[in-house]
Amino acid sequence: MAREPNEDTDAFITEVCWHYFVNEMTQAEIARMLDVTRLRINQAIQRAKVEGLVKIQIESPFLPRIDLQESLKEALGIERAVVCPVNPDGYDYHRPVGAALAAFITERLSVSPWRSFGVSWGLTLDSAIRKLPRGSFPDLEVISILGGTAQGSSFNSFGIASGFAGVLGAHYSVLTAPIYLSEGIDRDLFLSQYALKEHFEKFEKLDAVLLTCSNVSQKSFLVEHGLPKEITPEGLVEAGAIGDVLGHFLDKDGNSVSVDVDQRTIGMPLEQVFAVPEKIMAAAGAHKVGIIKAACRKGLVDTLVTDDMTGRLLLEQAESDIAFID
Amino acid sequence: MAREPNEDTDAFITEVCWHYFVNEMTQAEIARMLDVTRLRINQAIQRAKVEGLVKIQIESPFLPRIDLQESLKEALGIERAVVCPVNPDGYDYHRPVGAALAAFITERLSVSPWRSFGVSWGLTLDSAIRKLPRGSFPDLEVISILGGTAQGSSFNSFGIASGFAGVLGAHYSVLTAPIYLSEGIDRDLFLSQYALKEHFEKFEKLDAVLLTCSNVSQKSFLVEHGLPKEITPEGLVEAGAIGDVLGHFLDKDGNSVSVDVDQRTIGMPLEQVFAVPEKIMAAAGAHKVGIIKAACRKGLVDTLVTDDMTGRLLLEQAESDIAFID
DNA sequence: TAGGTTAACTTACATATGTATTTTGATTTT
DNA sequence: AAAATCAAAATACATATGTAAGTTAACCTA
Repeated sequence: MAREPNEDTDAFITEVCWHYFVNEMTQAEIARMLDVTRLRINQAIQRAKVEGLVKIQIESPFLPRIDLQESLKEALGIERAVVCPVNPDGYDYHRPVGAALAAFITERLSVSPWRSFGVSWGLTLDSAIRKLPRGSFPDLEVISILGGTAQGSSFNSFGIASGFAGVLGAHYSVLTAPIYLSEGIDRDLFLSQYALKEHFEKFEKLDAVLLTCSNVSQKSFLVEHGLPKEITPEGLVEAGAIGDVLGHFLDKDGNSVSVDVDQRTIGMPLEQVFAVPEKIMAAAGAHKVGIIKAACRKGLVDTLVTDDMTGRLLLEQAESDIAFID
Repeated sequence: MAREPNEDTDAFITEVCWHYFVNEMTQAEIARMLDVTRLRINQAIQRAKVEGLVKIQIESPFLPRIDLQESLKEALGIERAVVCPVNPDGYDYHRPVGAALAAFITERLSVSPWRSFGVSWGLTLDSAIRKLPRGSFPDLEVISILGGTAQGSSFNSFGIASGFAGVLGAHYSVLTAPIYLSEGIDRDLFLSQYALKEHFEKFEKLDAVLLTCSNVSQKSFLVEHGLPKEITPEGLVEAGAIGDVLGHFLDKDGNSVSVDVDQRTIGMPLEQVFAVPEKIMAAAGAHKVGIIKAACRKGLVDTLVTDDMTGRLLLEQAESDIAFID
C-alpha cells in the first residue's frame, strides 16, 4: 500500500460550499484561492450535496400541483395529497418524494407540536432525512415502529429513527428486533421482553406515523431481501397480496392475506395505525399504485406524499388493482 | 406600447426550481419538458435565487474560522464572534455576512425563545432576510428601533421589520418616523405622540437587537443620503466621528460627538441598547474597522458577525482608530 | 392597413462544470 | 536501492450555463 486517501474534513467542505453557494465564486476561483485542484472542490461540493450538508429549500414546493392534489383527495378518499414534480426520464422517485416529505414534515412541525411520531424504514425516508433542515425539538420523540433487516442503515429502523432525531434535535427510541421472527419463536413470549414491551407501549400515544409501502416484486427490498425463506413472493401473490405496509401483506381491499406472516411480524399492528391522528404515507412509482390505493381504501392514510407521475396513474387506473410482478 | 412582459408566476418558478435543484435536471431538459425556451428557465432560476425563493442552507457554516473567532473575542472583549469566509476579489460583504447573520439568528431562535428583538436597517439585514429559512414564531415580535429614510425599502425600518416578521412567521411593529427630525421640531413633543410612545416603550423589554454600523464616508448610505443638510460629514469628522451606530455618530472610544445630532435622532437611545441582553452587530468592510472597534469598546456589542477579511483587519490594526474618508 | 414598438424567440459563443484518462511522485515492499 | 503501488495532480474534453447579439411576430397607434 502507498499513501492514505486524503479525506476532506467537514470544515474544508463547509468553507468550499460557503464560497460556492453564498459568495457565488466559481469552482476554479475557489481552487485557486485555497490552493487545491479544481477536482477536489468539485468533489467536495458533490459530497456536500449527497450527504445533506447543503440543503436547498424551495419555498412552498407543492404550490403548482394543486389540481392534481385535489383530484387525488377526492379519488382516494383521503384528507390531503402532496404531489411533487418529477423527472419522467431517469425516473427516481426517492429523492423528490423524500424532499416533499421533508418539506411537509417541516411545515407540520411548525404548526402542530407533535410529541412523538413513528417511522418505518426505506429509501424514501432516508432521502427525507437528508433534505430536512436542522431543527430543535427537544420534546419530540421519534419512534421506530418496525423491526429491521440486517442490511444497510436505510433498511433498519435504527438508521431512520436516529437520522430523523438527529436533524430534528429530538430523542428517539428504536425497535431492536428483526422484522420477521424466526419460525418456532413464540411472538407473545418474544414481545414480553422488558425493553420491547416498553417500546410497544409508545405506539399507543403517537401523534403521527410516517408509512411507506411496496408491491410484491423484485422492486421491493423487503420481498427481495427481507422475507424469511419459508415465505415466497409467489405464495403471497397466490394468496392475493398486491403489496405490503409495515411488513403486512395486503390484498386489493387492504386486508391481510396471511395471518401466518402477521403473526411473525415485529412492528406496529395495523389495527393500531388506524388510531393514529396523522397517518402520512410517502410512496411513488408505477409498481406501487395498487398497494397505495389499497392502503387508502382501508383507511391507513390521511396524507399521501407522492409525485405527479404516480398521482396521474392513481387517477387514471381507478379500476385496475393488479399486483405487479415485473 | 406593444406586448406585456410575461411575468412568470410563482408556481412556474417553483416547479422549475424543483426540477433543477431536487431532480437535478439540466435547464435544457426542463425547457424541453415544459415547452419553453431555455432562457426562461435560466432566468426563473436566477430570479428564484435573488428573491430568496430557494434557500441554500449550509450546516454549521462557521465551523472553519474558529481560530479567528477566538482571537476576535479576545481582542475586542466581546462574548462571541461569528466569522464567515468571503471572496477577496469582487468584495461584497452584504451577502455573506447577511447569510451568516441569518444562520446565527436561526440557531439562536431554536435555542433561546426571544419574545421580541429590535432591528435597524441596511443592506446586510436585507440580505439576512433573504437567506433566513421560513419559520413559525407566532409569539415573537420584531421591533424597528430606528426611523427611516424616504428611499428604498432596505433603508427604512418598515421593509426590514416586516421582512423579518414575514419569514419568521412573527408579528412586527414599525417606527413610522424619519431618522432625523427637522430642525425646529421639539423632540420630546414629537415623541409624545401616542403611537410613538407606545412603540418606544417596547424598547425596554427587547431580548435582542440587530445592530449595524457605518463609517463617515460616501460608502455610508446614511451619510450620503440620510443626513439633514445642516449636518455635514466634514463637520462630523472634525468633531472626531469615525462612524455611526443607530444614527448616532461616535468617536474612537464610542462616545457621541454631537449632542445636537443625538437630539434629533429618532430611534433607540444608545443608553437603552446597553441594557439589552443580546446585542448582535453585523458589519464588515475595511472602512468599518474603526467604528466596529469603537462600538465593541463601548460595550454596544455582545456578538459580532463579520467576515474573515474584516476580522483579520480588526486584529491587525489593533491600534489604528482612524476615520476613513475615501 | 401600414408602421412603430417591444417581448419573446433564435442563434451564437465564452465560460463553467463534471468526468475520464494520463502523469507524477510519495511511500512501501522486496 | 530498485520496483511496485496508489493517491493526487495534470490534462483533456464533452456537456451545461450565462449572456449577448440579431430576428420574429404580436400588439398598438394612427
